[in-house]
Order: sequence, then C-alpha cells, then structure tokens
Amino acid sequence: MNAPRTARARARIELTREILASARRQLGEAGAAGLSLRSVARELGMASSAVYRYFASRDELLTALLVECYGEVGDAAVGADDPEAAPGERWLAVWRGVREWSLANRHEYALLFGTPVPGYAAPHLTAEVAARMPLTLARIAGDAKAAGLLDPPPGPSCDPAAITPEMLVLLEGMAFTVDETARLILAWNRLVAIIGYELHGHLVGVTADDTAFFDYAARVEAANSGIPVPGPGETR
Amino acid sequence: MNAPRTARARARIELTREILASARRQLGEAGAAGLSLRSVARELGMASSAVYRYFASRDELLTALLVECYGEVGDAAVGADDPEAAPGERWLAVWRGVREWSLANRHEYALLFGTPVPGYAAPHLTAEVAARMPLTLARIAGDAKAAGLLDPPPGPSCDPAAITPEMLVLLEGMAFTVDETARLILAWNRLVAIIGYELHGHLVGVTADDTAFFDYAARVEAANSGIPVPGPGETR
DNA sequence: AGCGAGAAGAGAGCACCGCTCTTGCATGAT
DNA sequence: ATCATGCAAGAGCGGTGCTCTCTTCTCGCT
Repeated sequence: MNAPRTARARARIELTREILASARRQLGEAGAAGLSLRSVARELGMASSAVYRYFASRDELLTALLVECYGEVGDAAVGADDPEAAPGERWLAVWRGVREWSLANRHEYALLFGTPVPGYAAPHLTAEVAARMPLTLARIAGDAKAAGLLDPPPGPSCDPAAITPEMLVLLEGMAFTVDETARLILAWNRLVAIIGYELHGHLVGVTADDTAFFDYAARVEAANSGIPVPGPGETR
Repeated sequence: MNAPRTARARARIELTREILASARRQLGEAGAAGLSLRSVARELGMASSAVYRYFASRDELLTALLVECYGEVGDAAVGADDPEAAPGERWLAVWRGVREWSLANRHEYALLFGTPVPGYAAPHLTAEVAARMPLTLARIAGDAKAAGLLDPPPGPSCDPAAITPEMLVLLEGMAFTVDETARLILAWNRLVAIIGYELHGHLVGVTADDTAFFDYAARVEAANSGIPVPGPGETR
C-alpha cells in the first residue's frame, strides 16, 4: 500500500481505473459476453496489446468487474436496510433494494448469478465480498431473533449434516438453529431466483405485475424465515 | 408433413439431424458459448458455409437445441412422475428427476435457465414446450386438490392482478385459487433456482451435502404448496 | 429424353475476437 | 549523464460468425 511516488506509478493506477471504468460501461451495455478487450483498448485510444500490461487476460478483467459488482449489490442491500425499522420492513426494503439494483444492472446481475461465461470459472476468493448481501438478510433475522420476534412456521426439518460447519460459524452470534439457517439459505437463493426469472423473461405471460409479484414473493419468504411481515391479509 | 420422396429431401433431413446431433454434443461438452458453427462443420467434414443452408445462423441452431432441451427436461419431469403414487412422493420424485437431468446436462440447464447467450433473445414460441415441466408440478397439486389433500399453510396473500389471466386459464380444470397458483409459480421458480445455485457453485462452502439439502428444499416447497409430504420430522 | 431451374456444397474473403512476441521509445533510478 | 527498465505499439496466429460467388448435381417438367 505504498503511495504512488513516481509519475509512472500514478499513471499506472490511473490507467487501470480507466480500463476498469470502460469495461464496466461496456459490460452494462453489451453484457459479459460482449465485453471485448480490444474494444476497451480502442475506446481508450491504446493498442490492444497494451491492455495486457494491466490485466493478464480477459478473464482477469472480468474477475475485477465481478468483485466490483458484488460490492455494489452488497451496497444496495446494506444501503436499503434501516436497522431501526421493524424486521418485516427491513426485509422488504432489502429485497426491493437488491431487485432495483438488478433491474438497473441486468448484465451485472447476469455476471454474478447467471451462467458462468465461456470457460471462465469464478474464483472463490470473492466469498467474503459475495457474502455481504446474504449476510444482510441474516442480520435482519438475527435481530428479530434477539428481539424474540423470530417465529418460523412448522415444516420439514433439515439434516444438520447438510450444512457446512463453516456456515454455522459464520452466523455465530445470531444463535440460529439449523432449520433457521437452512431457511435463510433458501431465502437468499430465492431472492436471487425470482429476480433472475423476471430478468430472463421466464415470467412473461405468467405474471402481470412483476413488482406486485415480487413483493408477494418477498412476503412469503419473510414468513418462511419466521420474520413477521406487514401487508395484505392471510391466505384462506 | 409430406414424406421425403426424393433422395435430396431425405439427405437433407438426415444432415439436419446430424448437424443438430453434433451441436448437441458440443453443447454438452463446451457449453453454449463454446458452440461453434465452424467446428460443427469441421466435425461433419463439410464447409462452414454449407451449414448455413440448414441453419440460417448460430442463434437459429441454438434455438433448435433450446427446444430439444426443453423437451428433455419435460421428459425428465413427466418420466419421474408416477400418477399412482401419493402427492408428496410424486412431488419429490419430479424434483429429483429434474435435478438429475440438470446435473447430467449442466450446459443444457444453463442454456434453458441461465443467462441468455450474447445477443441471443430466446423466442417466446417455445412456451408450450417450456411449460411441460412446471405443468407436471401443477398437475400433482391439482390431483392433490381433487383428492382433498391440498392444504397450503397460512401466509401472505397474492394480489390477483399480479398474475396474468392466461395463467389462471392455463391451469383451468384444477380449480386453483390465486394463492395456490402463486405458490406454484414460486415452487417452479425455486426448483430451478436451487439447482442453479448448486450447479454454479454458489453453495460451495454453504452446504455440505447437496443432495440432502436439495431434498430438504423439495420438502419445504411441497409444504409451501400445500402438498402433504413424508419425511423427517417437523421444525421445532 | 432432355433441358432448365434450383438446391447444395466449396472456397475465398470480411471484420472481429483473445492472445503472444518482438521492437523501439521514454522515463525513472543511479 | 547513463543505464536499465516500464511501457506501448505493431505484426501476427488461429479462431469466430457470416456473406458472396462459383460450380456441380439433382429434380421436375415438357
């Protein structure tokens, strides 16, 4: 973390930022598959080969964007969460925040949660930055539990051996049961899933009001996780 | 539907099948992004330009594969379903059948449910073939309801305006309520979602036994849809 | 039976891609 | 002031989707 003493070093980090910014813009416009190292170079007025001084490969550039986007979706989740509010309100706000980010950044969503691009295997190093969004959901449930408000409905129980010990440790301090943890994992998966269906057109002809249906899904999932949620009446 | 009278016509449908078969194999090996029209041509010993006599573009070839794969996953669902069995057993069997097909055909799963490839927009014409898998789930719920076994747990209710009238019509004869329909849509989404997480590595470090966790998810979702399901005890 | 229309295949070519290697310049350190 | 090094550029390789032209051969009709 040395300060950029020399002009060369300053130029280097500056150019790195510009490459990343250009790539980010192209990702937003054409998607991961349409992101071309050559066109980034063109846009910056440099030779394509010069970009390789900054990113060893297209995949490495993509990884940098991946980390950046995980940060953004984490920001969207954390930013939407008001720790002072009631758990149900917080839950809905975070779900909506993540959805809005995804709708505004559909190609970025695809990069994070969609099909891995060609031969690119996402590095697992990004686990900690990737965890911010789901951890925001867990925190809401944890706070609800601490306040004695967490009340998951009855249902099938989860084999404790199905979940990694690390996962239970990660959520330490929140004192979740295995079943509560399992339901949170499902909730995280389902938040991403319902957005994916909307983005990829699987709901065309199925839902008439995507926003209303998303809100419904968010409420159902809150109830599933045991978080009391306000809103439209009960089934039956 | 004329019979292939001439030798030319026979050769044409034969070659079309071979092209499709070669493409299917390459899709299974390298994924949609790695599917190359040129390599298909190479494999069949013909000029790349000749393939264009059969498929106007790579996207058209991809669409043909898409339809084929939708058929396969539909077959997997229908094939796993034993209409004579109890609803809970049927539900689990269909979920497992779809998962097994997906694990054995991960690139095909990605084509169907993952990020749309580059600039390729999936045609909506495939709706009827795409619907077979979710309709299998719906049929189980419908049969359960007819037998008086459908008993969805209380929870948030869905705004009827959020679902298209066509959807309610599509499920006609099963006499589902709006909420039952909404939960089935969620169940369909969630079956695809949990498999996607497993395939794309999002569960690495989270779940220790993917099969057990999937079974848990299937049971939770059956309960959510109101289908009585056998298996491990209740939460709490 | 023969001929014309049209289908099918081959090949060259265009513009693009990721990536590599070599060459030369300009800058920063000594 | 000089030397070593960081850095950009250019050419090039093998690959892609797709188009256009040219030739061959098959099919259907007179």
